[in-house]
Amino acid sequence: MEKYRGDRDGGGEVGGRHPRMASRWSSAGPAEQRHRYPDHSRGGGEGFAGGRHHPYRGSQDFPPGGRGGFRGGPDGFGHQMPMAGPRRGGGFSGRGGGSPDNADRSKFAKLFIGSVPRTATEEEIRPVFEEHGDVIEVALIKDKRTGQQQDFQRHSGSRCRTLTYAGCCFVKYATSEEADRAIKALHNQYTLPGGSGPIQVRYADGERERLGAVEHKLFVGSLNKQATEMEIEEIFSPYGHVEDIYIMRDDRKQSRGCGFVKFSNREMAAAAINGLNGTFVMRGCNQPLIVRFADPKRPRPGESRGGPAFGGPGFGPQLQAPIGVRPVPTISEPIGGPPKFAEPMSGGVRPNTWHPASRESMEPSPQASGQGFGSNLAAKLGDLTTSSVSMPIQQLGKAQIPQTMGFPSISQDLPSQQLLNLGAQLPASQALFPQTATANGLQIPLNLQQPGMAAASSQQQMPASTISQQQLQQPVQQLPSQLTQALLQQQAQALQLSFQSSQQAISQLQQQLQMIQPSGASQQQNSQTTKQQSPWSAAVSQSAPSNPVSTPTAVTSSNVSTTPPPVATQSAVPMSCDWSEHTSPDGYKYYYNCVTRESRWEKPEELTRFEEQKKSQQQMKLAAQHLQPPSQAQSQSPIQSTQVSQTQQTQSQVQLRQQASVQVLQPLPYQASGLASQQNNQDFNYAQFQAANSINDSARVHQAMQAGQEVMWKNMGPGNQ
DNA sequence: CGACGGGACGC
DNA sequence: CGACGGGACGC
Repeated sequence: MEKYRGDRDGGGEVGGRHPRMASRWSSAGPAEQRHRYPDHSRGGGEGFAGGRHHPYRGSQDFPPGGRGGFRGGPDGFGHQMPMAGPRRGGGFSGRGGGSPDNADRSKFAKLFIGSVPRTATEEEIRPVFEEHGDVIEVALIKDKRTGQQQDFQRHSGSRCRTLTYAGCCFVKYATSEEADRAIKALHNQYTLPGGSGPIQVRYADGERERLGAVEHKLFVGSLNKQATEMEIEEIFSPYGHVEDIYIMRDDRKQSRGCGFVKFSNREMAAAAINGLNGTFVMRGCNQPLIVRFADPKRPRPGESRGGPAFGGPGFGPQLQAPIGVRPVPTISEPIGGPPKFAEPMSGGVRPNTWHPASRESMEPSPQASGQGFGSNLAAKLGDLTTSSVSMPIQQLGKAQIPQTMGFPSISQDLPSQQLLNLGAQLPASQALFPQTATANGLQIPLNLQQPGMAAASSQQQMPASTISQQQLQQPVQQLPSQLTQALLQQQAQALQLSFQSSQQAISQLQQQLQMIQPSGASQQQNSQTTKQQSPWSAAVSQSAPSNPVSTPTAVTSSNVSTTPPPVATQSAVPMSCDWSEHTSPDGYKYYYNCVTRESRWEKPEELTRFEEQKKSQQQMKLAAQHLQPPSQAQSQSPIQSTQVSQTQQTQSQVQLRQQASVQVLQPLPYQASGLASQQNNQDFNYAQFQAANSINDSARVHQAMQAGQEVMWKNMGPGNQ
């Protein structure tokens, strides 16, 4: 939180780029048939990998494992883990490039440097790049033709055009954030001694793809085997721009129930883990999604340079055991791949090839953290709802987007028929959020409020309605930029009203606020709060009321006091856990904290508790499902929910809250569809909504959100390249 | 405008 | 409980 070196290179970047919208659904063909998304948006997101205000890290943080003949990357997973065990090979030291590779497969980011005079030495080059981050390695390459070290060779060409032939080299940074900084600071801006012009600094071939795979890709398990790419995207896109979805299928094209989701940056991916892992139950499933950072792809023979994060012939047991060695699990079969890949080998000791490395950054860049426009709402609701209601819930998360801010240029980039109603509410201009949000903001928030109010009056669980009312008035008097902020606050409040740990969602909304605000104009409580603590850590499993991070929009104590006692019990159950379980290349479990990026071998107590709680919730949920049959809910009459309402008092608290949540939230997607004229009978509206809404509205809203995100990224990207 | 060194798993 | 396709940064 303290030292952000980046001299404010951050928010400002006005990339005059045109938001090239994706409209990935516009291309013909059912989603099922497309295993690949047409929109790859190359160069769109990948360069923006995460925060740019990355605290400098001394070389002492250098991930272990990269020395002395280690092959396994310290961090093949894109995680950096605590140094577990003595450093070996001592050899990381000075001599710059010293570290014997293995880094090729990590999240280290390799840059290509062009216009390097052939006379340049590492001593000249390295310091330049160390100004911008941890330089893991500098590699001067040989002249291809002569095979000579690129040195003073004048290369007796017929015409000796100076002696400074343009050469090149590679510089490897510990993280892509640093690499991004270097690009920004040096590309075409620095001339090495003897150089005839400024150097070119860009990612080495294949690095972007490689890093993307390492950093932004999630493994998703417990998918409904019927699920389509589109369904999956709908679940994940509230957390950020989904670049790619891949469902793993058998040879008969049947889903294996797992797959991969690629975001355009790590923060989004982390947010999705936070919001979905262990909590979101897909329609038709009785088990929550598993969401983790993907293990690096299994290498294919011959792949080496730009290849996957680890693998290849490189993960033999070579490292000493980490400190917390635990007994070798009785693993006898390869895990997830060919023998060479997984076998633990030496029987008594944990394979050391790979091990957690030290955390790389205590704190993700707060700035880069606000991308989850949709908030975690979907996840939250999904957690408390049976599959029968998960659909509207998901839509809710998405429905927030257009309410939050009017996204520019949606109408021009999205299929017109998909914009129907939504489009009508959105300005077609190219203006950016703060401005456009104003126009919408004046209307939307009022609508937003009503459902909550109605629910509050009719349900016993809406004690904080008054506060909501008050604050909803404010925006009207505020400046445009503040208005946007206020809208977000309202959303946060709506969430708080209806939901136990809407904390997470609230903090995300706050992040959005911060991001939207011009850096100078952030005098609001929100930005301050957010600065003090990592937004992501705000999402850490905490019991709701006492967390200071959420206070700006949190209900007041008086409101809390009116909260029915049963709720308190519920709010003690965190909706997410920052820790998640992973498998090392050796096949051993380890645990990774997506907030602190810390990793451990031992299962954190926090996660254990979380899982236990989840488990019990799950049981309650299942019990509740008997009363509220899954599927077909969309076409059923409102009676269903009425029934539940009648019986809920005798049911578990989960169910109780579940019902309440649904009631509050139902109207939202409805309104997002532009049909918000009849909101008296919520149940009725809900039925209507469900009958008429179906997937189209969902997709519509969805795309609006994506469009907005797209714009956001364009505007905040590091602008490299 | 230049594009990959060094060392090297182990059935 | 399921672990990786397809196409290819941007000067």
